[in-house]
Amino acid sequence: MGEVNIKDIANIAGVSVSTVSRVINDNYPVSAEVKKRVQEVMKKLDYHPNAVARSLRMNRTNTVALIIADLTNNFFMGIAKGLEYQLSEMGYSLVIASSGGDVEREQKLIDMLVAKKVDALVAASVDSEPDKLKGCITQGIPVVLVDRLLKGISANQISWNNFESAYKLTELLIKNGHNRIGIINVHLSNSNGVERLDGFRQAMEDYHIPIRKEFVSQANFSEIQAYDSVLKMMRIPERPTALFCANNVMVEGALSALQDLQLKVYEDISMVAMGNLSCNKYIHPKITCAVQDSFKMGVKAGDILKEVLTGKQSYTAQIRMDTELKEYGSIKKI
Amino acid sequence: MGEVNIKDIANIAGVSVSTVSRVINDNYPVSAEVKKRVQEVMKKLDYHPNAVARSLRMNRTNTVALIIADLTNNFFMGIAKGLEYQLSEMGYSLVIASSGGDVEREQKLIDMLVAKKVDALVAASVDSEPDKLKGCITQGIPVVLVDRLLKGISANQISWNNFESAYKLTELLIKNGHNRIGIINVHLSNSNGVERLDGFRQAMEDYHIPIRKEFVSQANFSEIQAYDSVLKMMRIPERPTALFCANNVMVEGALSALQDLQLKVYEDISMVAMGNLSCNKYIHPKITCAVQDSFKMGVKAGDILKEVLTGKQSYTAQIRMDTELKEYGSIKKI
DNA sequence: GTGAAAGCGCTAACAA
DNA sequence: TTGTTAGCGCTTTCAC
Repeated sequence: MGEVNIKDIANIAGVSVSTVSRVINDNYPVSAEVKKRVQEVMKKLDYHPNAVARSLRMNRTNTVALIIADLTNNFFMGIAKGLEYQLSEMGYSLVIASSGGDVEREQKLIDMLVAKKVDALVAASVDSEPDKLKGCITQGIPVVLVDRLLKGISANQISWNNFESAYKLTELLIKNGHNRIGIINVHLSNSNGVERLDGFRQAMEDYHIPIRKEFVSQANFSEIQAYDSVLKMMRIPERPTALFCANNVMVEGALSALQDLQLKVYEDISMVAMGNLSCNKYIHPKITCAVQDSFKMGVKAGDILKEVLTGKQSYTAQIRMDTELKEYGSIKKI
Repeated sequence: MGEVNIKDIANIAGVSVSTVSRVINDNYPVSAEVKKRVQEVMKKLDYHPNAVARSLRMNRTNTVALIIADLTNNFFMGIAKGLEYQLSEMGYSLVIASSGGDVEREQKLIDMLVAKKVDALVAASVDSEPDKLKGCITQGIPVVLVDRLLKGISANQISWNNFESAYKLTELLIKNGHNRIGIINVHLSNSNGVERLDGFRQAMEDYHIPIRKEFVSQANFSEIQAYDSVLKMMRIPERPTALFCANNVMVEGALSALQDLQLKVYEDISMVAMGNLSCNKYIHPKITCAVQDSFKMGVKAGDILKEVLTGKQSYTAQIRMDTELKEYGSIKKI
């Protein structure tokens, strides 16, 4: 049975439990002879310390939780992979909890994770209010926010250079002669939505191009809503000659819509996007985009956790990650 | 602080800890009046039971672990999503551990998870030996194997109808006049590889078509190896007129290779595949394939866990999941 | 270097 | 219905 515990080892090795504990943790002097004897007994009985008991005693679980909206979204899983890469190095394990984009469910998950005493929380929160996560910090659980920002919370935050990226992409379209540009944006309850729209707006303003209201959509995060937005927008007389998609999901929806409308990227409509587009592996022309390396973001979150969990952190990090502009043939000069 | 515990609640409410425990768990009679008082105190102090302490005491963590090779592979994340869907309903949470395809790392992860006392293990193991997981079962931790089978272990296993699927796909090619068919297979240490090759072989045999050794490749699971295999295979004089790719990753590699060779699917080479191909969203023609619904597999694993974790299971499930044959225009009649 | 013992927060006999 | 109490398996002071 796996029911062998520290007491059994102590009895059989003829020492006290504290000595066994010292051998396990190697944190206090133990004579070489005793150490060897204990280790042999542990091996023979295939003993493995009970991490739950240890956690209770030490008030530390060596576990970090990641909260995301969707397990099957590769953008999030990039973050997860980068984070796990770091955590496993630190001897921590990662719990991934997904909310399906539901705020209430996210809050329930956070409660559960707090009850389970995770040592830290990394969250790409779908909540627009910071209250729940603020509660975590109050309870002494460090929080790292990734991808999306939250106002009014003193947590480590890692986000993207949204304004600059959106500005550059829009500018690229403008410089190629476009002035009827549509934006397929994510919801404005999300900081990315706000900042990307701002970048878009600023570029338009700087080049003295008026923005038509019908050309600004706030699809939610769903592909289907992006699809509908594009369908609607492309049926407007004097429709856009170019589209700016605010993230990878928006691109998926847009591509479906364009296909149904029998419109070809480049020939019939120019396109730029933010995000790491998996479609670019297959389509021609590829979509010009500002690539977000979500793996790197996960790694960065891990860096912060390293400091936080070892108690070395004396500040609250506010990090903006750069995107990489990749120019392909999706913009027609007009 | 979040340091409030059951004793504090008991003191303030003027009852014993056991009464508080009874209120929390609602498993023993408590007078309505006392119950209300206790609940009010809990709410006021924002008390949340410590799940670690409870786990230690109850020898149950309400946590299930999923072991996979890669977080960014949507096939695995489909399983994860289906499983999480079920577990959250049961009040369990899911820990996802990824090995990166490294057997040694997988074993380390299992040790860690066992130490953390997860209540059950779901694994798409990359190990070809069942020993480690057998050890888990011996220690009383139920194991559900998904996707891949393991011989010599008495665990619940859920896999695919590999033989039949591979047979049908191959037959489809044959019936369209192909007899020079190449197979881009996964490694034979994996049960899927063996069974899919068997199905392929049987079909060829039944139609009296000899199999050329150079047309049978064992790329590992990596896209790059699939790429190399296809490159090599297509340079053989009298090269294959059709390819059978054993999974989605093999398809990715194959498509890259064909593109570099300037060969077009259908026109220059016919193609079939097993797996849920994300590329089919973008390419024309889509690849005819036997779709594996990994979400459903995760749900099924959850079904089994429901029985196992409530102690209702009296057998060891051996399940083969059907694939869905989707015919598209990737096969040329010759 | 080593051992005895307290206690992490909770549940579940057992007693009342 | 309610309270008392003995642990779950471990770490860590404090003695020796």
